[in-house]
Amino acid sequence: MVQIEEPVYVISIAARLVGMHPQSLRLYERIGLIRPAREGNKRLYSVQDIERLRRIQHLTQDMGVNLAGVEIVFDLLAKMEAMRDEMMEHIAEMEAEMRREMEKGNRREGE
Amino acid sequence: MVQIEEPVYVISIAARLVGMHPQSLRLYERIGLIRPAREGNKRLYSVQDIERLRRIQHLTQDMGVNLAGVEIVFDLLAKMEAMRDEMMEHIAEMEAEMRREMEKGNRREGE
DNA sequence: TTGCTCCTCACGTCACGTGAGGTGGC
DNA sequence: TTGCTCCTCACGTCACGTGAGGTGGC
Repeated sequence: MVQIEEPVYVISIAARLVGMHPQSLRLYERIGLIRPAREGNKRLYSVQDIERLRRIQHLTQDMGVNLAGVEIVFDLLAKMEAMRDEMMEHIAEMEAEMRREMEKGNRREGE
Repeated sequence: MVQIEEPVYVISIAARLVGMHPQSLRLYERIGLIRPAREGNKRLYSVQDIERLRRIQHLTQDMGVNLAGVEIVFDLLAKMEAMRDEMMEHIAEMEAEMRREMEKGNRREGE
């Protein structure tokens, strides 16, 4: 079996990738905005972590949102996604039921 | 016809109702967070405006969100509501179609 | 006149970014 | 040793709340 390893980045590389100060990354972790993996005591940032950092950066630097706001915005976006998934599931169920109903009709027509 | 008038409040009353400084209310208007009606040059706050002020207050004072964050959060909440409405409408349509399909089946059964 | 409204300006505080300084393990 | 990591502390800047000061119309 071939293992494809996702890349991980230590703090200096992660910070350079997103154009942030390493101390900012530590600050974001301290207040719970991001939770990089650890190898011993060293932080390891995944590709998803980098993506999350970029979204933090967009909200703070481009939109002027503070860190408390970023947290709330992330929560709301997660809720929206959950809502969308739930709705989609509901719709898929209804469509399945509809198909069964129509097939029932078709069978009767064939009798 | 009886006209029921919604109450409106001048800035000092509105500020006292929500426990804010009148200058804060003017600041929120300046950056576009709230848009009270005007009578001449005077601001008139509706019940909905008061409610919006309370939501601003909750986000800023209790949650620590800054004003840029409040704006984004309001946008997201509006989007969520729109999404919910759209989905509900979609589901209602599907349910109507389902009822038609089932009635068709029932009519055939009766033949 | 009193008490409100409007406005602008200025100051204090706090959040947050970031640099310094000192530590420890590849 | 060099260059990274970790941490804490401190400082500068900016957002925002709020007070002062001066205006105008019921």
